[in-house]
Amino acid sequence: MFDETQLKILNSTMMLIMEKGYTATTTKDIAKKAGVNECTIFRKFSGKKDIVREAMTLPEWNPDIKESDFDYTGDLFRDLCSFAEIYVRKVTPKMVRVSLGLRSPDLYDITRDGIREIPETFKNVLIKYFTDMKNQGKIHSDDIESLSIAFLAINFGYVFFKASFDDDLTALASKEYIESSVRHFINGICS
Amino acid sequence: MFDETQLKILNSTMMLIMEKGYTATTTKDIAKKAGVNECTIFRKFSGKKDIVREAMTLPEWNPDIKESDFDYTGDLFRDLCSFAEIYVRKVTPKMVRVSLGLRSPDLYDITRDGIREIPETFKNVLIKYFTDMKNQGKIHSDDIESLSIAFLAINFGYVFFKASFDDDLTALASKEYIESSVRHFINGICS
DNA sequence: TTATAATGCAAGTAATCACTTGCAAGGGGA
DNA sequence: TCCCCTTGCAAGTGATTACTTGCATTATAA
Repeated sequence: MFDETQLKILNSTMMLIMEKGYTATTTKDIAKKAGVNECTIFRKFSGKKDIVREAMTLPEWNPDIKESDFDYTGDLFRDLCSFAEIYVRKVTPKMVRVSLGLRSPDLYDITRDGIREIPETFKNVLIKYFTDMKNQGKIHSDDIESLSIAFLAINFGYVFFKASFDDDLTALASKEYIESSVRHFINGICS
Repeated sequence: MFDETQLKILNSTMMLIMEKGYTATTTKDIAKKAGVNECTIFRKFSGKKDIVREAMTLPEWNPDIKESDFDYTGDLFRDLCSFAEIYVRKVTPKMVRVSLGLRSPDLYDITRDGIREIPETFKNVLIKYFTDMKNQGKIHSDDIESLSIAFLAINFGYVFFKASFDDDLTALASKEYIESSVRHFINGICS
């Protein structure tokens, strides 16, 4: 699919976008980081936007979450921990930083759908799961939508905070956070 | 403090940053939006970065959250709903979009502290509150830190999703979301 | 050995960037 | 009337942008 030179350009581009955003990333920066001449970039790709378009097809720059990645047993604690672990394993602080760096007006028509797809997929998984659990009588809630968004937010927020502030806002490790937040999510804070 | 011309420049700058980010916002854009000549910008401010520095002191571009804004009664549901309402009233999608637009490498030394201050303050409020409630025996949790980060994430995530995807990810109104998420947060999903 | 493809290198493009300068127009206060 | 202050306007600065071109160099494969 891509030769070695192309891969160096693709990865360098995304690393720079992760660090300083698409607009602030210049083709000269990319060439330097990739260790190639600047004109090589334009021999390999049709333009700066094209590099991003191609890079987003690579698994290392695309969380590529599918509903089928999430299966469950019916044990609430076990399932939600598993969901959260899969989520934070795919949606890493690196991925969040990249997706923030891709928020450029002249790029958004390319990236918007791919960015929204990730929370959307996870939300759909949660909606189906909570609906199933409710039908089984394992949870009692009249608002599956709020429940799903809240659980999504619990996990996304954690990753976002790590991506933005490293350990400055919280030093909690993901394993501890997931177990604790899932336990509270299931049992509430009173019991 | 600022004359009318300066305010037009400040507000136009932040609106553009909200829409397309700091790097992609040019002084020509700012001048056009503010309805002033481009050179007037540099007569009023010492540079592009200076506009942002000054704008961040304006209340309409700074959530300006203080711990003293949050007081409580001891009623868990009432207090947490109140906290969340204050949070989403101050941290609007507009504010989130601005703070994302300010993530530019050559600007981050100016903006970083101000951006982190907001979740930090809210977290500190929650830490103190949950600690107090635990001492009063109203909640039973061995992990106040996780609890606070999770509640912060529940509210931040909701606003972030609205800022990023409008109503496409969820059409839930903030009032409904807050009441539902707080109720689940307190009681868990089983009861 | 020879042909071919990939790449480096140097120099270039026109456009745009943040920012500056000199001068004229206008309005408000004395 | 006179003066000062603000602003617009037009033209400009040098730097940087994405992107191009022509030619030399290298490695590989026939």
